[in-house]
Amino acid sequence: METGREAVKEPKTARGEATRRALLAAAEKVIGRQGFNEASIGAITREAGVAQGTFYIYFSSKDEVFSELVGEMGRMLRHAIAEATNGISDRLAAEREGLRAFLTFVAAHPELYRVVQEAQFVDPKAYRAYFQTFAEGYRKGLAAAAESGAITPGEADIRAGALMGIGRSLGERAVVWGDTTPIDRVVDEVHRLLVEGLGR
Amino acid sequence: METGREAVKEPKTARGEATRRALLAAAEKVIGRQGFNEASIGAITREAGVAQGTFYIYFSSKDEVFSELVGEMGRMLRHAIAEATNGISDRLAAEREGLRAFLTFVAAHPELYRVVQEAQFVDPKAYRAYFQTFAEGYRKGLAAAAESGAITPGEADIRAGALMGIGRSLGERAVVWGDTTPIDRVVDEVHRLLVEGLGR
Amino acid sequence: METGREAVKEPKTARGEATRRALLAAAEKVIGRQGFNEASIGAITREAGVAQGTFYIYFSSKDEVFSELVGEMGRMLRHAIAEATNGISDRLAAEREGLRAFLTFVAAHPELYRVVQEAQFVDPKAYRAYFQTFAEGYRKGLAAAAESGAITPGEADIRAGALMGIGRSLGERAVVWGDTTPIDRVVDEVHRLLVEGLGR
Amino acid sequence: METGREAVKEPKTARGEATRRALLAAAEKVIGRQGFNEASIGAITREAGVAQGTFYIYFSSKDEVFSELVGEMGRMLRHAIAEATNGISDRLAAEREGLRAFLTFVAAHPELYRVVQEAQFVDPKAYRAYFQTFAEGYRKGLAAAAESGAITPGEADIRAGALMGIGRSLGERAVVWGDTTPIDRVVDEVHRLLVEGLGR
DNA sequence: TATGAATGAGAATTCATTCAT
DNA sequence: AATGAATGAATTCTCATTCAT
Repeated sequence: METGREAVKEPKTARGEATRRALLAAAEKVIGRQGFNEASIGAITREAGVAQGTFYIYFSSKDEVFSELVGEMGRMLRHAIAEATNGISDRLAAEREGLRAFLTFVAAHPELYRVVQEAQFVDPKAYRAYFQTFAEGYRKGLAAAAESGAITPGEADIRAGALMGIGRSLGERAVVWGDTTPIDRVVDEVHRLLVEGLGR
Repeated sequence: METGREAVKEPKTARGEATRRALLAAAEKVIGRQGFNEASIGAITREAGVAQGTFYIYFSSKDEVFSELVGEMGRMLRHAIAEATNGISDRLAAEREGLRAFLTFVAAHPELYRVVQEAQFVDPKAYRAYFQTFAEGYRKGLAAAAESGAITPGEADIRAGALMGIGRSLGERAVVWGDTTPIDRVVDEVHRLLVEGLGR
Repeated sequence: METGREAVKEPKTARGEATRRALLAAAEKVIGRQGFNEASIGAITREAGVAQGTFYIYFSSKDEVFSELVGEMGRMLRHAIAEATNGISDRLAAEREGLRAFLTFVAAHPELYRVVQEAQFVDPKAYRAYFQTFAEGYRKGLAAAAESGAITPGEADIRAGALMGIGRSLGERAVVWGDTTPIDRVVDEVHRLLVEGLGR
Repeated sequence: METGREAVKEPKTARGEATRRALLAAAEKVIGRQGFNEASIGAITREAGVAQGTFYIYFSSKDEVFSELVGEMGRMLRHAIAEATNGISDRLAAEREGLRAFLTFVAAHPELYRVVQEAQFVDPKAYRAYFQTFAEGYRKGLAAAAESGAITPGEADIRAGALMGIGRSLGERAVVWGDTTPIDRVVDEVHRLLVEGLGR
């Protein structure tokens, strides 16, 4: 996809700024609803209430809005999780609160979530960036925790992959399959699994 | 996508049978490599060595091959896992061997794996079928195990979601990110996590 | 369209003869129902219960069956009308009976009728042949009648055109628009018009 | 054909207006010449001097231009006839002038005429609308005339069908068969037929 | 005679992108 | 900054026709 670097076109006036934001919001909604390939620029500009040509004043291609959306989702999500886990020294408790924040966030932004999932296929580069930023954060936290004896020793990167998978899968249950189990119950169950495992 | 029901066109001769198989194999390869949207019918028939029109003798649309591919993947995968876990009465050991079989399978069929992942966006109906068949199997196994005291009690469907997420995420690491950690090491680490958790 | 002359392929066995007839009947039905362009060879052979390739054993092209159908319709229709008017010496009575025969025929063979109408666009040559054969017959009859004083004098070819138009239009009312006025009433009304006109 | 209702796309500038008109004119010419099925969108846009895609800015499908053409023809024709018969109180004279106007119009717009004829097969709905509007007008006029004693009593709808058939058939003679009999002669002959009939 | 698989040229339609106003 | 008309490449799908068996 080439997350090209032809400088995102920055608006210079307040009006331009507003138009750009409207376009981004419209893209999130439309792409989240119909998927990247089915979402046409026409549908996005219609949703935003501007003419087709206007789109290209602010984004140099369809791919570009998409990348931007993925990036934004990453930033917002990291922010939400950081906020939620900030100052929690108990690693497993932090893990629990991180999961809660994650599920809460995706429930609030289902479109954005869908967009990111699709990025895997549409813009692997953006997806990789998104994903690895998270994975690395996890890995470090787990490695440090193991080091300090807060959790049992083990391979941090595999564990990180496993934990992220749990989050993603449970997010999907809610957003894609429409599962309505209360977040807290889900979080508690997973927490128990992480703390004690399933064994007798 | 509408998994339409205009009856899959069954070949009536050995030659036709062979062509159909060639087409299916070509579709798997091409779609797995380029993704559904980038994969054109032309590319598929070229790969299969037949004319474009031939495609429509055996499949009524691009969507249809896709569905069929997803269904096939599901069947093969279920078969592989069943084979691997057959006769293992220890639930956690079965879990471990199931994961091993899963990862081994996706490593051997990366294209098929990619296809299924994309199904989420291209053919939600087929994906749902694929996914829920698995989820239900997991859920039952876990519920029975909890019932019998083989594992600790807990909500089986949440646990099922979590376990599937672990598998998927680790499969992705291997297939998509090119991670080369030996499967056995991955499996062992996850097994430990499942048995004892991370807590001290 | 080229009403080509590459020798209609004549069947040599009774079985072949039967197949050919089945194909012709199927073509009449299918083309009459869907129109020439929408009617595919596949639909015709399916209706006839034979394989696609079989079609080309008896007809060298899609156009050819069509021409043949038009020719057949012409022959049958002429026959029906001749039969009905045979031996009627009163020209206007003959006209009346001819119209009755025509309307009766098209009511009985709506598909064939539709086929002929479409021939205008699909196979102008065949249509011209069909049409002019009729027009010429009409013209002659009317000219002779005027000559002999059976009807008022006037331009026979224009009158022929007018009379054919009346027939066609009323046929259309019945076949295309589904009008159910009894044929006899229609015929009587037209007869009165032809005999006395509308004037006071 | 489904005279779909996705709102004809109205141009918003003079340039767009001009393009739309050019497209419509080109469609009339090309479809009139080659018939609906042989006329490709490519041929129409080539004739209009625009790119293929431009067509779909103004019409949502090939069918749609066709419908529009048929509707236009109807309006123009009704206008011409109304103009010609306006203020003529003698019904049979009005009939005569209406026929003259009709034949004059079709001689001047042979393509449009051909288009309407084909509508029967391509867009039955549009054709029905076109046809019934005319038939109804005729019927009413004839019924009123019979009522008032201006013409002999008789079934107005059958007569309407007959008169329309006469017009159509004679129009066809001119446009399709290239007959060159002067319109006035044709009109006079038909008028005589209508007034006095053919009987002695 | 019959079959049905295979062909490949076309056709309609979509849509990201450009550009003159 | 905004508009909306125009472009044209690309893509899916259809179907008459051919041919090996």
